[in-house]
Amino acid sequence: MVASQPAAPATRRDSHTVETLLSAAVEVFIVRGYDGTSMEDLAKAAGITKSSIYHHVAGKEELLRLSVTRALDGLFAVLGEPGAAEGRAVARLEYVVRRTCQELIENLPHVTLLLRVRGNTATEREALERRREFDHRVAALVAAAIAEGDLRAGLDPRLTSRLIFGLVNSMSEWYRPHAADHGAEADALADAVVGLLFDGLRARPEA
Amino acid sequence: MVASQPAAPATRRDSHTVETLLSAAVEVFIVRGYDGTSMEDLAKAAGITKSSIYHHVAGKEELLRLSVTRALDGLFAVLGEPGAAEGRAVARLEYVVRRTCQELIENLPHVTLLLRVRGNTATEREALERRREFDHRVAALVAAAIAEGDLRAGLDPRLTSRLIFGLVNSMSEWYRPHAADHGAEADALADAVVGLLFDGLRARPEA
DNA sequence: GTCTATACCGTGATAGAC
DNA sequence: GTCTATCACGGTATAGAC
Repeated sequence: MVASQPAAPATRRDSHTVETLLSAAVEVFIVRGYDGTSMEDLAKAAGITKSSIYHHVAGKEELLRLSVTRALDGLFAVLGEPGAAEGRAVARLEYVVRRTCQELIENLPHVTLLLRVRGNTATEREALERRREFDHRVAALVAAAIAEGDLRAGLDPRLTSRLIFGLVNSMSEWYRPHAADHGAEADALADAVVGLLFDGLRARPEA
Repeated sequence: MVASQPAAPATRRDSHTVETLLSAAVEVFIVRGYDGTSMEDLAKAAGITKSSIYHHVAGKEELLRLSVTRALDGLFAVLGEPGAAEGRAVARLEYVVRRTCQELIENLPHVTLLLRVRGNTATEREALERRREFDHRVAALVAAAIAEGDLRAGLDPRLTSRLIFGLVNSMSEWYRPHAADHGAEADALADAVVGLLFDGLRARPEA
């Protein structure tokens, strides 16, 4: 801890520039596809030359890795929140679904990219592995909620968690943020998703 | 109609070979991604050389076009079936959802490819346009079913049709055919999807 | 209908000046 | 930290023999 370094912390590359580069890259990846994006495309989007990119990151795949890691960290953080850990399983499941919707919207570019990953590189395979882990955690929640008698007895937990997140994740394919407060928008969408999943489309005679 | 041609009908290129090439290509597209697939990859998968492929099709994009057209034709055929055209709107909607699930499974490779298309070429944009048209037809069905009092009054038809097909289409991301009769498997999955969408996850006190 | 050979271009990545 | 210049490679596509 003795004074020895010049001025800037040299341990990490300039995080500001990496951040700028990353958000530009993610936008391009989403529009042109990861494979369809060239370093030239990324350079244009970031306003620097191809070569300069290599000063900040190791290459194209590192940008992908940074993005999907961010998305996954956000999703797993939801599982760690109190609402996902306490109470009846059905309430925890509803909480996770709602918060996942909000997280998808809040973090749309990174999550969109994550959901398009198919497993052709080491980075992509690790991302798929973490997605599977998330899915298993939710399947366990579904199983618990069935055991507690709050969800229909006939449901298959694994299939159900897949369908739940199939629906939730599909929002990334068409949702585009509208106004200043996309917090309120996110809440409304999450309500619609939770309502559809838990109560279904059909009008009920009672109620 | 006077005898003049040698032996083979020269008006269409050999459809058998095109068919073989197409199904090989679609498998590769799904694994490696369309952009990530080279003509070399396609040649290896089809067991011929790169150059020979150009004897059968104009290039990579024509193979994509053939595939997504097939998928879309299958989906639109469902809308033309009697079950989608007669009776209460809620029954027609349920019919379309069920048959679409079956169609997705029956025609899995082509539908999978269709669902991954993002609109970067003319072919892809035309496919997206036809998907939107399909979605609008279903949204109209949802609206009619609400008007007839069979679906919950609070639903937004456009959002609802998007969520319905988000769930249905997500099956292409994990479903892999198992046994000989994937007809029965398809029916069981379609039942699960229809049950979840129309009646929801929650156990009901009555019934 | 398939092949070999090749044209031509864009790719990811590096070297080294400033 | 950014640039210009360049590399080796793999991409789509074509020419022309068999």
